[in-house]
Amino acid sequence: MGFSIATWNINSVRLRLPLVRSLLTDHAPDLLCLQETKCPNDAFPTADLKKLGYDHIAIHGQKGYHGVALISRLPLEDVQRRDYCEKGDTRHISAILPVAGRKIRVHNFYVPAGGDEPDPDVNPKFAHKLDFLQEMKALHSQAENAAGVSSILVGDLNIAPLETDVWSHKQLLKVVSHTPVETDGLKEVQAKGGWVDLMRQHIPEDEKIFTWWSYRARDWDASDRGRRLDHVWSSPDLSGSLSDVTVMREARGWERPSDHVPVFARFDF
DNA sequence: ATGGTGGTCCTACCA
Repeated sequence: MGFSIATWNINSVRLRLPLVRSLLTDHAPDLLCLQETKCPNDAFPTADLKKLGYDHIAIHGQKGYHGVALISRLPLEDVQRRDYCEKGDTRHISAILPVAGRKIRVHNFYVPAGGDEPDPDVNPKFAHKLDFLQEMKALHSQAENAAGVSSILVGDLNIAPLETDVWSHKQLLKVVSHTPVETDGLKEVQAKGGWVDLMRQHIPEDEKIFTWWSYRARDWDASDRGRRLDHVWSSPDLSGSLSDVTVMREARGWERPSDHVPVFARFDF
């Protein structure tokens, strides 16, 4: 029995509904986790996605900004939407999926980008990002193990933690997403929660991985100044069943693309 | 060194 999951910052689900459709049709993950849907709940294209066989949809959206969604072929149980930092932002949703006789809670996150200035004293957006990370440290991958529930955490975490997660470690050390306070913070979230970085379990640390390329580059592909901002983590009990991780780089070259590409992970039980 | 592009939704804000 297998299970496949995809995570994708879509940067407007309504504008890019055709891309979401073709991803689901051509690659058919069991679960697609979207971030930055930028869509109020009453305007989410639920009916369109159900037509493709994704009967179980849980959304947490707001007008204009943020927004996360779970689009699933498998039932979604005990859906939770947590208000990190109590700002009313729609940045988290989770649910339990019955997978091959197991139970897996999937958390889908959109971590604040943090603005331009990496100083929490002068930039409230950066302070918010650090506060958000602090709150994430309380999330344990084995929190529901006693109830027989494993965990997966995916999403746009807006941090590239390793030197090989950016095109130039030295040039990005003072750039938000790769500053030491952020990369250390994310590693601490990972360590305290007992999370396994599945992308790095599958792809060696000396190999560069990017999931995001700025819209502002003249030629994103040629300059290749990317960052790994999107992540797939799991509780330790699932990591041995990981069979594949794929970063869909070609999606950045699609017409009217998101600046992030989908990341797929597959488990075989 | 600076500004480059793209999204939402009406004008500026966010990434």
